[in-house]
Order: sequence, then C-alpha cells, then structure tokens
Amino acid sequence: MATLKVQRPNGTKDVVPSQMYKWNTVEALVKSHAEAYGFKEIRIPTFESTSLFVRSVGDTTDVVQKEMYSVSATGDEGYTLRPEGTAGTIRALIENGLLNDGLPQKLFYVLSCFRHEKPQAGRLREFHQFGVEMAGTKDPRADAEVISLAKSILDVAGLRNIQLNINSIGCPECRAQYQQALKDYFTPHIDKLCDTCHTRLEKNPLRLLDCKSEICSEIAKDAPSILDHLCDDCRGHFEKLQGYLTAMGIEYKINDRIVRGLDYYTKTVFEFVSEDIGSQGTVCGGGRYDGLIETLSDKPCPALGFGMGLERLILTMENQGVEFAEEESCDIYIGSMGDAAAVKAMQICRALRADGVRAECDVVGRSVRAQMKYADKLGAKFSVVIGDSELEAGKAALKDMKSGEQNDIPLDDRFGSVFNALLISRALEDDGLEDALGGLLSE
RNA sequence: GUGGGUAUAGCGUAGCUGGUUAACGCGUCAGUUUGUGGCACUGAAGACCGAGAGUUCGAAUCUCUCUACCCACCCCA
Repeated sequence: MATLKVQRPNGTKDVVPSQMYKWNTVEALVKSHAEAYGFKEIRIPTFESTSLFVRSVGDTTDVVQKEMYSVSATGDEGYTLRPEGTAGTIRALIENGLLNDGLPQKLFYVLSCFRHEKPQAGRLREFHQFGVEMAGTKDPRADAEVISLAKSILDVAGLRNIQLNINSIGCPECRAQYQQALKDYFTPHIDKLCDTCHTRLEKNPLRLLDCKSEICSEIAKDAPSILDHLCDDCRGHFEKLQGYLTAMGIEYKINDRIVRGLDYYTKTVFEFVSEDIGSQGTVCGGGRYDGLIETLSDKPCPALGFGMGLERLILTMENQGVEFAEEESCDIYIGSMGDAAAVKAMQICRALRADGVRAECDVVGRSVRAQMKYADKLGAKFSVVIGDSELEAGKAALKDMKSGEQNDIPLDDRFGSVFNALLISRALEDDGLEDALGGLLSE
C-alpha cells in the first residue's frame, strides 16, 4: 500500500465503486417495501443533544454509558453522534408536530449510527441502519404489521435460515414485579454471580438472563420467566400478536430470554437472527416502546419500530450466496482516431448522455486497439469507431460487442434517436443487429 | 475495556532453521507491421517486506514496543 499519512478511523469502512451495487440493491429493496407498507421517509440530523439519548436509550445502558461518540463545539452543550435511529426520529416526530397530523404516523429511514465498540464481524463503529417507527397505536396489529414488513424484506432479499424470536417484556407495572421476582431468585446465589451480574442485580435484573458466563447462565436457566409474570393486558397483547403472526404465515419462536439493551422497550420485543454471519447474528431487532414519547414530551402515545443492520443484511446475503441486482454497464463506447473524429465522438457522446444513455469516449488518447480493450473492460454493449473515412462517409459501423455483428449507423442527427430506440428494442427482445437497425432506419 | 490470531506491490499468495538484485498469479499499462475488444504471447510500471527500536558483519526472516485489521467476550443493528 502506498504510504498513507492519515488512516481511516478504526471500525469504519469505505464502499468502493465495485461494491456499490450491493448497497443500491439493499437500499432500493428496503425503501420499496417500507413504502408499500405505507411508511414515509424521514431524515434527521447525524447528531443530537446528548440528553436525548440519555433520556430515551437509558443512562444505565452500555450504549449510553460507554459507546457514545460525544462531540463538542466550543461552549456548546454536549452533542452526540446518534448511536441508533429511534430517539432522533421520535424527537423529530414530536418537534414537527407530526403526532397532530393523523395517526398512526409511520416513518422510515436509512441512516448511519455510531457506537464506540470494538469492531468485529458484523460490528462496526459506523454502521448503517434501515429503521421504521410507527406511533399512535397500541393495537397488536401494529406489532404484527411491523414484523411483517421486516419479514418480507428478509424474504425478498433471498435469505434463508433467519429465525424470528419474539418475547414480551411487559409494561412498567408487570415488569417491576418481574424484576422483583428475579431479584428474589438470584439473591441467594449472589456469591456465585460474576462481577457484572452483581451490578446488574441492582440496576437491571433483566440483563442477568443473558449473561454468557457459565455459572451465571447455569443459575439463570431456572430463573422465572417474564411470561409468567405478565399482567392481563400485556398477556392479551402478546397472545393476539401471536395469533396475527400465525394468520399471516410468519413463523416465530418465543424466546423469553431476549432482552433488548435499550431501556425504552415495553411489551413486544423481537429479533431476526442469522446463523451465517458470526456471533453478531441479529440482522433486525425492535419492539414496542409505549412510554418513550411520554418521557420525551409529557404526551402519552404508544409506538413501536425496528432497526435493521444493513451491513449485517448484506453480509448474510453474501454468505448465503444471494444474487444482487447487477449494476448497469456502459451502453456504447465511441472510439475515435484523429482530432476531428475525437470531436465528433465527444459531440455524439454528449447528445446521447443528455438522453440518459451511458456513453463513453476516449479521454486518454489511446490507440484504437487500446480503446477497444477498454470498451470491453467497461462491458460496453455496443461500440463504434470513428475515423476520417467515417466522417467523410457520414456513417460508421455500430458493433454489437456480444455477437460481434456490425452494421452501419448514420453519424448525423439521427444517431441519438436511432441508438436510443435500438436500446429499447434490445431490452424488449433480442433481435439481430441488422434487423433491428434496418427496421429503425427505414421507419 | 478483556482475550486470541494476522500484518510482504491494487488484490491473493511464496519466501525452508537470518546471507547479500524480495518471487508468483490476478489486475493495471504498453505492444504483437501501420484503424477494432474478449484468447494467446512479449514487455513495463508497481513493495523502503505495517511503524519504531534492538540483536547481528548481515533481517521480510530473531526479540521488544506500538498501530491497524480479523475473530471472540461484552453489547447490539
């Protein structure tokens, strides 16, 4: 590598041109589905007031405690690069009065998030997320709809072996009871628990459940389940959701151990997990957060949503050998030799491009042979070479790069419209070049 | 933050227990009789062997430090 004086920050990635088609495929997929489900796109700032995340994500969470990139301009209050998309989106929803504009509000976004974690497979410090948020309904049909959206995206992306796990972590009332039950269960074992679990016991007992340490997980195995402690309302909600999922043919697994690491979640939580991308297998995660809007605005309003990790989605697709949509290549390469012909080539190119045709001509000064090699490398569908004799004759041989077939095309004003029509007819049916061109020119 | 692994041209690799012009494939560029690609052939460019110290007559090859990357813990998308 050429010695680079300044390196790319740890945990960030460049997407080079040859890889962009994957991102284009995925972003188009995600947007079209969100729109089909009636979600509207929103864009929000890359940074927000730090307190927004402290209040919403929760001040005891890892994300807030040790993963935030806080930025400060001189004298300003603290700002933080968003570690996730929900907080900012909900803030925007409230701040722009969208909640008064008819409910439910259904928003989606594609944005980058920043977390200061140690990078590994499927985990970057800057990563990209597609997310949706729906505000203004507590009905479990909304939960089903949101899960259904995520599910169809993953299906249409072509993924296999994606497990949907769902759980309910209850409302503040029943969760408080459950947390007490957990404390009662774990306290007798307190001496055996790992250090982090000691603090968890006090601050966030739910997290005790997915501690990976052998001893803790062994103890946790027989811990009480949240599902046995749900209040009537929460249990009914969860049961209805399951009914809807089943009715829509969406397979799921109840996993009473899934505990989201963000404090705003209530009732339904879910995640789509892939086994094919290493230990960071959660491709999509989300749930309901009925209390968030109220903590941010004092106006109660139930809501829910999910985030989908685009890097992880692409990684899963790659590892499963899924086909991405191919990027369009060059339509026509216009070679030339001699100054006069080069000018003609530029003129034709400019006119074609104005019509949206992907046209290229020589800008390096290469030999005709080298130009043709380049045209081949570009994957040009057609080529034409202009020299003095072509200029004189007013026509040149248009070559079909795939079949090698050549046929004259006039080098006058008709070039653009004829070539354009040829591209269209090609897209529809693969005629021979002679027939196609002959037909177009005789019209 | 804690572990383990790796670091040689744009990419993928070779380089045995230190020995003097760092090799190969792909790619790139040019050419193969004067104006047409995909194959083949010829040639060229391109690496101070991640960075910095040390051992030695001599290090890509040994030692140490640092950095980056990869994988895992943790956490999550």
